[in-house]
Amino acid sequence: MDVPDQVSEALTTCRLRDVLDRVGDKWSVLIMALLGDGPRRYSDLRRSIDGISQRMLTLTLRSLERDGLVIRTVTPTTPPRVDYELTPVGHTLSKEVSSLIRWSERHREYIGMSRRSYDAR
Amino acid sequence: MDVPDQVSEALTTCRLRDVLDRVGDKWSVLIMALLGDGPRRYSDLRRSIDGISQRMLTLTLRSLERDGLVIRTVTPTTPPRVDYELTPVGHTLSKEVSSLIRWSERHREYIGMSRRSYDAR
DNA sequence: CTGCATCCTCTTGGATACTG
DNA sequence: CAGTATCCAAGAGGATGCAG
Repeated sequence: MDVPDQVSEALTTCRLRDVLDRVGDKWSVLIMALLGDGPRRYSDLRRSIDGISQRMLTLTLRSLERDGLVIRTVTPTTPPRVDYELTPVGHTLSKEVSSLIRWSERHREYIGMSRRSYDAR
Repeated sequence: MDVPDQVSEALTTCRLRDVLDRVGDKWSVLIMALLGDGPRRYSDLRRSIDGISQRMLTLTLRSLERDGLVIRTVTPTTPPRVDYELTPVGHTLSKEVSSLIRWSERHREYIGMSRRSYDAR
């Protein structure tokens, strides 16, 4: 059994739904991975994540902060500077996410082939 | 460094986007976890996953099949019987997903508290 | 620089009805 | 039983403009 009974039951009753939504979020995964290397500034994150809008970056960071995964530090200089870093719990999630990303890297080729062969039918 | 340079670069150029979308998908995660325990019938999955619509179950399974993560087996009896099971690669992803679900279990409490305390402000 | 507010579009996904 | 097809509502998310 890969999944314990307790978890299976949790799946069916959707108690995990809200947490999995966090993990499954498009941008959260990328942000968690990047912050795994250390603190980053807002503008730094924005440049590092290709295709993210300012709105989504802010919303995602707020949501990560709300979940206790990220800490937001404001330095009131002019112009202001804001740094984001993982909390200890955030780091443990970042580890999981990194593992998932490595899986993606390892199997990207396979998935691409599967898709092409499926679509060929 | 939790994330290798290669992956960081992949993140910024979004080459991983399509694979992460798969992983991040709401229903895919649950289905992968359930199938980790062994093959399941369509109706079985439907009953096991609370809140999923017939439409989404079918769409998600098709998409998993397309990615080479799930195998669909039709037994042409009356009524027809369709079984779904993980491919070898699907099993490796299921392991990752199970790990993520266990993380969720471990930190559900913490996240709940963080949210309540954040919202209290 | 770091954001918030608004508008507006497009996708996601639920409900329902119908088929082999 | 295991889908497919259609319709439709809700929400995600981009673009833009403004503010501290």
